Amino acid sequence: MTQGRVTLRDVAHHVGVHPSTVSRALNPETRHMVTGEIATKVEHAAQLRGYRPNPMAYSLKTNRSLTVGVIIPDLTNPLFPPIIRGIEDVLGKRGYTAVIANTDNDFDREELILDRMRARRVDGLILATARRDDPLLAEYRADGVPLVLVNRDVDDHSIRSVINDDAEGIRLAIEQLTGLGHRWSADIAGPQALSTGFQRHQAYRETMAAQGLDIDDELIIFCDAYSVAAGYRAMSELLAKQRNFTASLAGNDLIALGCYDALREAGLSCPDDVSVVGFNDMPFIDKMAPPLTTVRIPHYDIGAEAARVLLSEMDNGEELSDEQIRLPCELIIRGSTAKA
Amino acid sequence: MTQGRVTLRDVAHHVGVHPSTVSRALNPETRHMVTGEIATKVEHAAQLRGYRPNPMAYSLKTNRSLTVGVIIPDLTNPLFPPIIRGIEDVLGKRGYTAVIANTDNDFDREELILDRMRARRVDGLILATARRDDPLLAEYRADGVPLVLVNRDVDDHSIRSVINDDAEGIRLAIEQLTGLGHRWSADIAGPQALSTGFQRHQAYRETMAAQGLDIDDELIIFCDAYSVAAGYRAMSELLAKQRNFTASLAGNDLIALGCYDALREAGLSCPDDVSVVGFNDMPFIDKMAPPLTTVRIPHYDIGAEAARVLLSEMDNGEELSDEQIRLPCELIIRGSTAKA
DNA sequence: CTCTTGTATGCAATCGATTGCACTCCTATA
DNA sequence: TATAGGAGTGCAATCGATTGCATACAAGAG
Repeated sequence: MTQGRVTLRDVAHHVGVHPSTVSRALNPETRHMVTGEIATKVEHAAQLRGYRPNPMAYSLKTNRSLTVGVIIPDLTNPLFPPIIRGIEDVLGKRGYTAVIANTDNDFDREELILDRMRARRVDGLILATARRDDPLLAEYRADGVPLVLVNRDVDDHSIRSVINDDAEGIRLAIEQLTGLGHRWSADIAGPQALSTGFQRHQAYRETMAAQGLDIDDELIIFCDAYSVAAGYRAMSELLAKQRNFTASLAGNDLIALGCYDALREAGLSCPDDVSVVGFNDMPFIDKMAPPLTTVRIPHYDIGAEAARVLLSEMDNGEELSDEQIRLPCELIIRGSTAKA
Repeated sequence: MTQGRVTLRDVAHHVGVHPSTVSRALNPETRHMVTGEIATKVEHAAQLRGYRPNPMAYSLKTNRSLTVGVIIPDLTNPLFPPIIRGIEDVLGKRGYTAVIANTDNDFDREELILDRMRARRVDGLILATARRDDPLLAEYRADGVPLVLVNRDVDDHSIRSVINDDAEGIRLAIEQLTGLGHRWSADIAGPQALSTGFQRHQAYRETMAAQGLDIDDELIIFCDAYSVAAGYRAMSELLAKQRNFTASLAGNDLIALGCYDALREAGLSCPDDVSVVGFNDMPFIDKMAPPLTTVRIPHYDIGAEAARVLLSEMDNGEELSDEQIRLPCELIIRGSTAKA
């Protein structure tokens, strides 16, 4: 049926005009250059014969691939699919296609992927892998491809980003804990090389101080990754210290799950012995044992907003504003927190 | 640095040969047509100047986009990310890029997406959305684009597919249940319009019979979707019947989670009152309350294998064999099943 | 020493769109 | 009634690769 590809020439031939006229008639931007009558004729013919513009020809000529690269650490981390959905929905409406790639938190792999994205001539990039001081950043900018960070930021704010209000989230979490009577809350913090890990930990310090609570540095453990395994190791380490604490803030939900494991292994109950608060409210975390109290971030919206920012940057030809968009969080109280 | 795009011409000019020679030297397939000395010279120059072939020009000329469409119901269903990882890894090694799209189980949306994939001129398609008798199938085949089904199959086996051995999985599950003394096992089956739902349900009937167990048709409920909500509704309906049963097979893990909810709401305990077995062993399902006993399928391998099949089909120019590849399952016993 | 055969390279057409420029009418304006 | 100006359309170059064909030269066979 649609076997023999229909080209502009074909349509032009059937209408009896020149291909360039067809091109103009079909492009909303240039449609005004063409007589209304002819324009509609062309449109009909195109419709009838099932004309579809060849994206490669278009891209070759215009040097726009209508493609955006989305680089994330790991697709199997449930945090990212909703973000990607948001990105894809917004980009898709504007005719862009998202190409997704995983770095697995691997430096070399990230470089390889960046290389591929360049080869693919993506029109823009959305990065969820930024480190606070990212050595790859220069490379990312080298081609002058519009770039937006999502979820994680860089310290110098030199790139537009869409992130959560981490500090606010932590504040809400700690306020709830202190409200429940917890005086000694541990911080099982995420990687400090990432803005999320760093910001949340800073917020922990600030909020504890603001609440007039002492900080026991022994109650602070840094995870080397956002993973269940890292959370497990961290909580095990903390427990081995035999320190007094009745609650703990986890760097994110995966770390919180690791804490669950370590607590269970130690014969301790969450929330009876130790309350745990997570971060992200990832899908299905409400079905865990116990359901995790956590800070909800607007996954989908973060993605959608990042896509919008990127689109505007692509439209306005590299508006170098280093704007940072910070979306609000919300504390979702579930079964992993209880009275001290 | 890499600002001014380097083209074949540039490289050719710098080496002092014709662009076509450069093209041949750089393409492994045609490298033998070029003198070794010149070939290495060209390669050096290409390397030095950072030449990257323009994929659009390549695609335009060869009519190959080096792109594969992957159509899934929903990226946020944790079942799919690992499958996609498998697909991407295999395709990526061969220079193909996967473009992922969600249908949200929506017919119109699927048609729209198919349309976009066509417009994008994908070289192949991997479908995880097939219905047993799929009305969109004809359309999918219309362009003669190589097509592989993953996870779900069509009844007439007219398309190559990579699926799990659902029947075997169910057999393992029921054998375990009967081993625990369960005589009355309900089947909270998945959508019968999908091969997975249908096959698993058939296997339920067959295995029960093979085990010499009676089937109470009142214990069979069909879900209209693979979702927590559908599972919840189904189990609620079943409980309302006040029938005798001590175990239940869920169409997949999401349905099983819905069963959890309904049981809890009814004041029943899993596994004390009712054992539940799921299907898929999706990520984190081992951390639910209780940890779900389920049939593990090789997510990653299914994806990887589907990609391999697709590649071979794309290489051999549409080998119309309707081969079906069935990967083995494994029963993972956890806390949601107990003695009757 | 000629003729065939083969190998390495250049030439130019091509893929399917976009777009600056030139050309033709037609209509207001002086 | 010239004429400038504008609107609508066609022409042809172009994007950056691939590839069939022509050509040039070398080597081996008779």
